[in-house]
Amino acid sequence: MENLIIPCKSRPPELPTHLAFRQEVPLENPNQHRPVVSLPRRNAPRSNFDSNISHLCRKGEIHEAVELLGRVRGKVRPSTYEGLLDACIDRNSIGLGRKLHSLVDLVVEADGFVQTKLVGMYAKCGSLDDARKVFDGMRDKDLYAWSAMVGACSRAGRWEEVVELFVSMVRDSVLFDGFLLPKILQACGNSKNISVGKVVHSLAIRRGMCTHVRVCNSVLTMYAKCGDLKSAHRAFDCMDERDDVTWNALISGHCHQGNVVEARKLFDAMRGGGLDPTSMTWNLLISGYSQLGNWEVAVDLMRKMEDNGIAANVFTWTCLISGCGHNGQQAQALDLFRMMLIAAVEPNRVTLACVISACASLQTLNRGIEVHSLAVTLGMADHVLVGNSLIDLYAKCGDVKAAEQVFDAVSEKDLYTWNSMIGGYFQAGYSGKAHELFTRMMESGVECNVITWNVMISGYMKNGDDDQAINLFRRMEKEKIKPNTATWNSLIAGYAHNGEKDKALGVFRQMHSCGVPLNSVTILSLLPSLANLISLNKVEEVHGCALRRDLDFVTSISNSLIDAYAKAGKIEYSLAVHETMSSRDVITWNSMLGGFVLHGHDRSAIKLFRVMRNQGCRPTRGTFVSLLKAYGLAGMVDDGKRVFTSISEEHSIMPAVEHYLSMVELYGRAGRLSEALEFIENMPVEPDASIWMAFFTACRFHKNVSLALAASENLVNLEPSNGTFHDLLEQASALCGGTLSKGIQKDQATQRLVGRSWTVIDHQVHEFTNGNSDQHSELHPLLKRIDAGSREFEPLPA
DNA sequence: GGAACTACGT
Repeated sequence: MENLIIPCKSRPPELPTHLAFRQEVPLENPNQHRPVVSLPRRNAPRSNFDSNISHLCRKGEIHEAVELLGRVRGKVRPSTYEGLLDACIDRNSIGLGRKLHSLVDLVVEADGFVQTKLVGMYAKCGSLDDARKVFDGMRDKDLYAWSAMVGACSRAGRWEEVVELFVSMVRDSVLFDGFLLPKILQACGNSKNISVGKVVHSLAIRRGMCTHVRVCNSVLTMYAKCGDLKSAHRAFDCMDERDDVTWNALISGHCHQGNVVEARKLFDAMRGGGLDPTSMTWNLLISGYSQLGNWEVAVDLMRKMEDNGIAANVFTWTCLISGCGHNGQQAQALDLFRMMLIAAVEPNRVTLACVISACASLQTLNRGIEVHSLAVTLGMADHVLVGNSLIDLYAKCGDVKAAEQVFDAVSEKDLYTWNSMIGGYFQAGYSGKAHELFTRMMESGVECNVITWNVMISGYMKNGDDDQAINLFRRMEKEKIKPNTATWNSLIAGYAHNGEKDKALGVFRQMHSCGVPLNSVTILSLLPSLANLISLNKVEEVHGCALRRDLDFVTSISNSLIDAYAKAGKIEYSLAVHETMSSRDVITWNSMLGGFVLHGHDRSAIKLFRVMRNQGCRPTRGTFVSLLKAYGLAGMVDDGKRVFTSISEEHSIMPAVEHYLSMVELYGRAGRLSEALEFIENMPVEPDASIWMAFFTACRFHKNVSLALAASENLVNLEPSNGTFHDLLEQASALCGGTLSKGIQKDQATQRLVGRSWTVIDHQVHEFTNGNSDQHSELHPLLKRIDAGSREFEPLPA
C-alpha cells in the first residue's frame, strides 16, 4: 500500500478487488450521479392544494399545513412535502416530521428528493436510527442521498459508520464529489482507518482532485491522524501550494505522537517560510507540551503568543487545564481555571468537563459545587458532557442523591451518562440500584458497550458479589459483547482484592489460554495477591508472562515484582529485578528498601539508601519509614535519630505517624524504653493507637510490666479498633502468662472481629474475669473499658 | 481542512 502515496500526476494504483466498481464510472463528469428531475410528478403543475399548504407553511401554521396535507394526500407535489419537512427541521420537531412521513404516498415515496429530505429531517431532529431506516429503504440512492446519510453520521461523530457507508457507496458505483471527499477522509482519520483512507486518496488522485489545496490538506490530515507521519510528510512534499492549515495539520500530527521537538521545528520553518502562525498553531503546540505534562513550557508559549498579539482563547486555556488533569496535576488544573476566569475568558462545555473531572479526582466536593453553579449560570449544567462529569464528581464524593439529580436533568443521555450513574451506584454500594438502572438502560433501547459491562462486573466484584459478576461475564457472550482486557482485569482485580488469590490466578490463566492480550494492569492487579511465602512459583509464572510480552520494562511492574519476590522470601530475585531495570523511580527504591528491611538486611538497606541518593532520587515519606526501621534493626539509635531530624530539616517532609512509629520501634528494640516514652510524650501530634501498641510491645519484650500498664491505659483511652483490642488482649495475656484465647481458633476470632462482632471479646472478657481475675488484676482498667465497649454493640447471632 | 472532551481495569 506504500506506493499509493504518490504525486497527483502519476498513474494511480489498482483498487483492491473488494472495492472494484461494478461498472466503470466515467471520470470526466463527476456530477453525473446528481440526478436531474426523474419523475413525472415533479413536473406536475402546481395545484391549489400545493399553494394553500405552502401558504400556511409560510405563515408558520405548520400544524394546519400538515392537517391539510393529510386530507388531500395524493394530490400534492413532492416539493410541497419538502417544504414542510424543512419547516420540521427549522422547528426541530421530530413529531411533526414523523406525522409527515406517515402521510407520504406511494408516488411521493418513489421520489428520491423527498426520501433524502426525510433522511435529513430525522438526522437533524435527533433520530439517526430513523434516518438510517429511511436511507436503507431507498431503492435508488443517488449522490445526494449518500451525502445526506454521510453528513448525518459525520455530525454525530459516527466515523466508522461513515467509512462503511463509503465502502457500500463505491460498491453501488457512486463516487464522491468535492463536497463528500473531505468528510470521508475526516472519517478515515478519526476512526484511524488508514487502509480505506489510502483507497480514498488513490481515488482522489485518479479523479484529478488532488490539485486543490483543500483536498490535499484533507489527505495530509488523514495520514497525520492515523499516525502515519511519513505519508503525511510525503503528501506535504507533493503539494504545490501550502497554507496555514497544511502546516497546522502536520504540527498537530507530531504533537499527538508526543514529538514536540519536531512540532517546534515545523513551527519555526513555517515562520521562516513567511507564513504567520495562527492562534491554532500556537494552541496546537501548547496542547502538545501540556499533554506531555510540561506545562511550564506550555504557559511560557501562551505568554509568547500574547506578546505576538494573539490572545489566549478558551481552547488555549482548556488545553492547559486538560494537560494538567492528564498528568495528575489536578490542583494545578484548578489554579489555571481560576486564572482563566480572572483573564475573563468564558469556559465552554469542554473546559467545565475537564475542571469538574479534576475536582472529582481530588474529591473536593466544595470546589466541584462551585463549578457546578457556574455551569448553571452559563446554562451548561444539563448538557450531556458537563452532566456526565458532574455525575462522576458526585459519585466519587459519595453524594449519590446529587448524582441522581444530575442524571435526571440530562435530557440527551449518552453511554457515558448511563455508565457513570451505574458506576456511581456501585461506588455507594447500591448494587441493586445499579442493576435496576442497567435493566432500564437495556429496556430503553440504549446499546450498552463493553464499558457498561465492565462497570457492572467490576461493581459487583467490589461489592463482594462474585457470583453476579461471573453471571454477567457469561451473559456478555449471549449479548455479543466481547470481553476485553479490562473485563478480565476486573475479575482478576476483584478476586485479588477479595483475598481469593487462587481464583484470581485461575482467571489469569484462563485469560491467557483464551488469547486475550494482557497489559500492565493485569499484572499489577494479580502480583500483590501472590506476594506471600507459599506463592513463589506463581510469582515466577506471572513474571514469565510479563517477560514474554515485554512488560518487564514497565517500571511499575518491576516495582511490583521486587515487592512480590521479597514477600515470597526471595530477596535475591528482588535484587536481580532491581539490577536489570533501565529506569527506576522512587517506588523502585522504596520497594527494594522495604524488601531488605523485611528480610532483616539492615546494612544493605542503609547502603541502598546512599546509592539512591547518589543517583539523584528524591526520597519520599515511605523511604524514611523503611530507613528508620533499618536503623532500628541495626540497633543504630543515634544514627536513626539523625535521620529522623533530617526528614523535616533536610528534605522538608513533615514526619507522619509512621515515622514516629518507626522511631518508637527503634527505641523499643534497643530497650531504651524511657527515651521512647519521652519521645512519645513530646510528639507534636497526639500519639495514636499504633504508637502505644508499639511501645506496649517493646515493654512486653523487655518485660517491663509497669510501663506496659501505662501504655495499655493510654491505648484504651483512644478507643482503638476491634483488631487492636484483640492484639492487645493477646499480648496482655501473654505478658501476664495467661491463656486468653484458649479454645478459640485465631482465624475464626479474627473473622468475627472483622464483622464488628464483639462476641469474641465478650467471651474473652468473660474468661478473663471469671477465670484468672486475680492474676490479671493489674490490667483491670483495660478490662473495664473492653467490658463497657462490648455492651455498645449487638453481638452477632452465633 | 486544523485545537481542548466525560464512563471500566493497579
